[in-house]
Amino acid sequence: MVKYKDNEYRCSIELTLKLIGGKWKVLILWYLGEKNMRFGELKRALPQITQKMLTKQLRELEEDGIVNRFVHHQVPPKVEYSLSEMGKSLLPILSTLSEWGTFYAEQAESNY
Amino acid sequence: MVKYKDNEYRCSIELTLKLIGGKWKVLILWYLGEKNMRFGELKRALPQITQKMLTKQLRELEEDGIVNRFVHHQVPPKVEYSLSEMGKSLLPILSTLSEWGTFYAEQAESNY
DNA sequence: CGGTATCCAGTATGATACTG
DNA sequence: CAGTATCATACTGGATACCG
Repeated sequence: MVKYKDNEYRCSIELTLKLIGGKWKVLILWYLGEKNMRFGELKRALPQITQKMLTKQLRELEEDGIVNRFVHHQVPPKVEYSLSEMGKSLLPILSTLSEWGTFYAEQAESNY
Repeated sequence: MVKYKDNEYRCSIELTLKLIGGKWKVLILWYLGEKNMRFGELKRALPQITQKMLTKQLRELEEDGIVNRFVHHQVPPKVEYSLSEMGKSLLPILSTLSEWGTFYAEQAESNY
């Protein structure tokens, strides 16, 4: 049993999935793993995402301590996002999940 | 880009999360990783789950080739669930996700 | 025992318009 | 540029009752 922010998870895997399970989160983390990016840059990298969702997912990741948000106080505004140390520690896991998914998709295909 | 069952995933991580992301799936896989279990056994192991959800999650896992379902044709009915080879290949990944979640929860706690 | 069928609530996601 | 606000929709999960 794991507690985090008023929620109780029956195992810590569920906590992990909650943290990275948003529809766009792994993509955002993947991009930020390569380099720090501005809001508009991420928006262009994810053409299908709406502004609302990009904002929401980034806020949640920030709130959970996985990404850092740095506001340059200037006009026009400039906001830069980067992975925190905790976020960086996720990258090998994302690789593993990616490899398994690729393997799975190949197997599934060969069964048709 | 990965295709699976009429859905397109922008990366294979999303496919992986889709397959194991159901509310009860990791718990089910965790139990089945220890031993094969009958429907009622799983139901008792997961006291909070409803019959509908247990059935639904098991059907999806079966449909995705992650668990096997074996019906003993007898009265009363007996249905046994087990991990497929594909399901077994998930276990190390679940361990990794669990370890990261535990680590995360400890860190988060110490930041209060 | 191991399910189905119905109905429903809550959350997650999306479209669109507006703003400091 | 980097957001908010509002409204609409889709999806997930749950309560309950019934069935071979």
